[in-house]
Amino acid sequence: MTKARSSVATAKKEKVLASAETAEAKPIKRRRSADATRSRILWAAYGEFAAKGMEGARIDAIAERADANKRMIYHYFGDKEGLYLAVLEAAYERARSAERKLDLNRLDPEMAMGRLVEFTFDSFVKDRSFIQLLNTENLLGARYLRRSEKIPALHSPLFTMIADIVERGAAAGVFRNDVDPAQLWISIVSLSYFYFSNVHTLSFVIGKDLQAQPALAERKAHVVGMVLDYLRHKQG
Amino acid sequence: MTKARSSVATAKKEKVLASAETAEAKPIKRRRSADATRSRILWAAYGEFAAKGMEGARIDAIAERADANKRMIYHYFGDKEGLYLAVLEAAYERARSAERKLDLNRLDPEMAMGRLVEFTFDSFVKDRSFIQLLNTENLLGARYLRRSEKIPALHSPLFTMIADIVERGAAAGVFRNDVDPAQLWISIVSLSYFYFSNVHTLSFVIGKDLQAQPALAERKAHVVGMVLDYLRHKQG
DNA sequence: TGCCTTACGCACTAACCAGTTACTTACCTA
DNA sequence: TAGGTAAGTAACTGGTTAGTGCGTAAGGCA
Repeated sequence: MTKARSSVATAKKEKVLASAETAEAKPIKRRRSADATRSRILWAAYGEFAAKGMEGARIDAIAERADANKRMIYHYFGDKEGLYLAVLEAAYERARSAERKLDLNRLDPEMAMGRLVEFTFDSFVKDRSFIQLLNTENLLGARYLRRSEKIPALHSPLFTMIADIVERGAAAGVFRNDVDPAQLWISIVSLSYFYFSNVHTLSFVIGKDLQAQPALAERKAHVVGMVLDYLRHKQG
Repeated sequence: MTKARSSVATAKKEKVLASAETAEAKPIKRRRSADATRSRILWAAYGEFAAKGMEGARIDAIAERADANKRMIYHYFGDKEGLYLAVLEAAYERARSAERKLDLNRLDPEMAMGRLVEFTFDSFVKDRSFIQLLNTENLLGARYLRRSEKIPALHSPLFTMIADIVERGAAAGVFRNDVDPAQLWISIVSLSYFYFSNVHTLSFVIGKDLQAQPALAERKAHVVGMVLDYLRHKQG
């Protein structure tokens, strides 16, 4: 039945001659490229897992998105779980790598904290998939995160930066001196993360498109203001 | 192969005789109770959908949890989507109903806001499933929420309460007067919601069990403090 | 030029699962 | 008490999907 294509493929390769013909099917020939194929699969899977969740994601859909054969997924990643874990690791690595590029040492504490909060907000604007993937992983009780050997139980780079900025600010007398950096880190991420992770239900309940540009700018200003006001508060 | 059981069933029913024997299965008799069965299915589905997500949830698992026959699910809710929608509506209704019971009018603005923030935090402690269900629904782009006729696009009761408290506080001179109630509502929910929706990954990254009692108390105090400090801030 | 490893592809299967068919049994009312 | 209706059950089905068996061809190396 579906032998037409394979018989074409079997009929030797006159690539030099046939290169202009393109036959009926698209892929007469493909260069072999392990890294490229692996990478295409990985990012296709990132999109699929983020959009549909672990159970909702379809291996066939990933293969199609990646323009790769399904068999290759099993070749490179073993099974669905292996692929999911690789995606999770790659996503974490990418997010942390972006955080590491932040250089706030030369800014005064208030400016530095403002930049850090804005960076956090903007990173979610740029890549909404990471949030969806984290939600999926939390639904699974961080099962795969725990299983990972590539994602050590280390703090986010932001964590250290926050502790540093808060300390500098307290020393300079512009920030309060009773701040727990861990709580503050969670709060800074919260204020942006929740807005994006729940955009759809929030937009519906509030009756306004929270993904539109004016709403985004409004939210970002509010978040930065709230964090800075909290820090500037003087004790006693 | 699996014909053994069906041949037993085919072999007529000597129910009258066998009534005392209890055969091999447990439920020889059950009282008929439409509402009770419907309700058992609904809350079993609530747990299953929250724990596994829309795609991950299994109809057979829900039937088993509810101690009901699978056919009953289709009898009462039509199909999986109908069941999911009913669960979503019930969950929203329950959450809002709890919010409505809050009576903060007699408290001064600071006390009232403190209570409201604590209430929000505690409601997530009491029922973690609601958060998981909201995450699932957001992954689906609020598709079912929009489809619902029972959940109108009304604000949460908390929204009105927040606006009221902020206004009272500003009038009394204890709160700043430039607060956007919508942004504040999102922020108050954020600060608690994110902590719980991401407990597993956060606990792993921070290296501490955030579900344990001391961590919960610490977080609650931080959130209340942050909101109140923000509100107490006086304008230039 | 021949050989061997590895990237790649097709077509299949076994399991799973939402939904259904065909039936029995409890309860209410005329 | 007859009989109709709705609650309840068991066994099946058709479509879907993760995972595989087996074969082909590309490219490096001798």
